Amino acid sequence: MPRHPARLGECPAAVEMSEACYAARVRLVNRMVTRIYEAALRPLGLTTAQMNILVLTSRLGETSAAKICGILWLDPSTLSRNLERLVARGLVAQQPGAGRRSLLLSLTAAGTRTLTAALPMWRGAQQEAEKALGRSTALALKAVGDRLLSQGFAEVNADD
Amino acid sequence: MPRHPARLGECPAAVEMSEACYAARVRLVNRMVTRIYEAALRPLGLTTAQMNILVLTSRLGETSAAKICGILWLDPSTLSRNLERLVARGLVAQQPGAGRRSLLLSLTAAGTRTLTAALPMWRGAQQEAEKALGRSTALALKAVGDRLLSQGFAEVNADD
DNA sequence: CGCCGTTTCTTGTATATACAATTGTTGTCT
DNA sequence: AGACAACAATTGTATATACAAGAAACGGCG
Repeated sequence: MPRHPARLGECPAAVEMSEACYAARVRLVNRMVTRIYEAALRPLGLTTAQMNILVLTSRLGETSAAKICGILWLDPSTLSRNLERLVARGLVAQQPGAGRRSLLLSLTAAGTRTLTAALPMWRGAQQEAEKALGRSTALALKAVGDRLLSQGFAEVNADD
Repeated sequence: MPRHPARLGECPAAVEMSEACYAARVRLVNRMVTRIYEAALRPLGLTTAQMNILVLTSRLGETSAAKICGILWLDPSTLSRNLERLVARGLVAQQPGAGRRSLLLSLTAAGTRTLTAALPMWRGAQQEAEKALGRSTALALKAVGDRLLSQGFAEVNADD
């Protein structure tokens, strides 16, 4: 698509879209990168999305679903279902918090063990992804992600 | 996550992962960007994935599912189901090709009309995404995507 | 005290995605 | 021609994702 001459009679909208669309590109990169991590983590029966949730749960200590959603830009309904699986496997504990309105989430010992076991696989995937992206673009990508993550963090911690 | 001090007793794997993981970041950016386009296209009943397929179908002229998969790094089963919807809506035509092994795909007149109608919405989303990403990171992202797209193109056209 | 808006989470529904396995087609080799 | 490898597409199953709508609980405020 990048810089391909238009065929005769081709839809002009398609030409413009194909040459510039950010969505197409992010989604493409996402599929490519996600596949690397999924393949690396498969032996553990862990998916990339699940790993990310475990990691954040560890980083935040006792936390709530809403905070994780705020930081990861995840819809609450999505997280709800992902947590369901992690709780069922005993990797995350869900305890009724102060008020029963929000449940407190925390990484269990088994969750910690799983993350620790995942580390070498993750490192391999990380290297492979960096190679596929090229180091400089990988860093650019990391920078965008970091900015959005910080933004989520700030919003979530606004009222503590 | 970026550069947050480790809590006491926190899982060290989580600290390392949270500070560097490309997958977490690409996926986050993907969710953020995709939402912008989905919201913009919703009035047309078109999703981002569907738009991308229509665009590529137009660019390629008569083509096959395998080629689209090769270029977009899409699993054939995924494309199969997405095409199902587009064919049902009459936006893409599926004709038996030379041999019946591969079906020929092409954009219908209705497909062209839909893409044309989508153009202004797409432009709005494009602008919004660029603003959210920042111009320089948006360009970096575009560069990664373009490289992967070209790679897919080369593979698909290797044997013509 | 009781009503109401807000927040938090869950359910219903639909799409996107991929892996594994299957079906059908083509081409080749003997 | 018949067997078989290679390829194309579909189907079965599972997860990820989001929007819309609902349920539950909290926090005021009159």
